[in-house]
Parts: sequence; C-alpha cells; structure tokens
Amino acid sequence: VTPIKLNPLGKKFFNQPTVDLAKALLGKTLAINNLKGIIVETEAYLYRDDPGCHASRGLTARNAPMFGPAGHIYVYLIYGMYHCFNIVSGKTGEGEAVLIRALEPVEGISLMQRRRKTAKIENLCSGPGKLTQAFGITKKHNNLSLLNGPMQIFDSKIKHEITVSTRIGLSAGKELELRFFIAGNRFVSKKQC
DNA sequence: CCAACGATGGTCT
DNA sequence: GACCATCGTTGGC
Repeated sequence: VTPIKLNPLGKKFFNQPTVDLAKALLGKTLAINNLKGIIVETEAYLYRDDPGCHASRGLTARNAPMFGPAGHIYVYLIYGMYHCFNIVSGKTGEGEAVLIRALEPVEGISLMQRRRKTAKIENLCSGPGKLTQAFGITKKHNNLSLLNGPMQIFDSKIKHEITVSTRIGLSAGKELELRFFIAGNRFVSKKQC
C-alpha cells in the first residue's frame, strides 16, 4: 500500500484575509515531528477595531512576530504558566493572527498523554494551553515559519460545518464574533461546543 | 453537573 | 503594580 502523501500548505494559503484563514484552517492537520492533530477551533485577531488583539496598541518586543509575514508563528506566555500558539496572518506590518484553540489528536497520542499527565483523549488538545503542552510548543518556536520549519500545516479534504461565536476569555473585544469551530466536534474547548 | 478560585511570571504602564 | 487570548482543583448541588 502506498501511503497517501499530503501536501504542506504554502504561501498562498496563509496570505488569505485573516477571517478567511481562520475558517480555512479548520480541518487542516498541524504536524510537528511525529505529532499530528486536526485543527477544530480557531480565533481571529484583527489589526483594525479589535481591542482584544495584542497588536492593537502597536509594536512591542512581545508581539513583534505578529507584524512579520503570514505563515510565521507567534507564541506567547499566558498567566505565567501556559503558551498560546498563533499563526501570523494579514499583510506584513499589519499585526494580525489566528489563535489555534483546539486540535483533534491523530498521531503521537502516547507522548501527548505523558506530557499532559492524563489518558483521556478529549483532554489532550481541547484548549490553547493544553495543545501547546501536548505538542511541546514553547517560545523556542516563536517566529519560526510554517513554510520551511519543523512545524507544518497539511491540507486535507475533511467535510465539516463551521459554527461562529464570540471569542473566549477576553475583557476587551468580547462582543466580536471571531471564533470558529467545527460544529459538534468533541475536541473543541469545553465552553459552547 | 458547574461556579469559584488560586497558581504563576512575563509584559506593559 | 495591574493585567492577562488558561487550567486544574475544590466544594457546592
């Protein structure tokens, strides 16, 4: 049997407008080393009229990767304990990104279970802090490119419906409907699936 | 089931 | 000194 070889997504895919990219990422596969997971939940962060976006108050040392080219990775530490993994989007210099909030684990599950200290599959990648822990994503990945680095996004032809809602955990910009997830998927982060 | 809360440290004012 | 794009635990039903 010849294994099916999926193509890594390239520049054209990441250069879509941010909201389009946030939706298009659903159903795609994130791969790092031997770990794989299907993206099931995302959030868009925009450079205009979005006070919830890290880039909304201008360039700083932390958010600098957001102002780089689409397809780069932006990782930051939240609440002193967890990392959040974002894919930079929009035009270079704008400061937009897509937060990856949940994955459906596909490959490398035993390593994910060890890192997360739980056997429960539903609890491995069902939240932004959980999936970075399961995949070993830290600041050492900050500003790498998905076009040529150890992390890649692979195409897939999964059929699914998209549900839209407000974003999770924000104090500013909480009314914007910029969260997207695969309807009915059991690996979406706890709230409102 | 679910609401409340503490852990924890980088970043920004 | 205040604020987090979170999570696991606790203690209530």
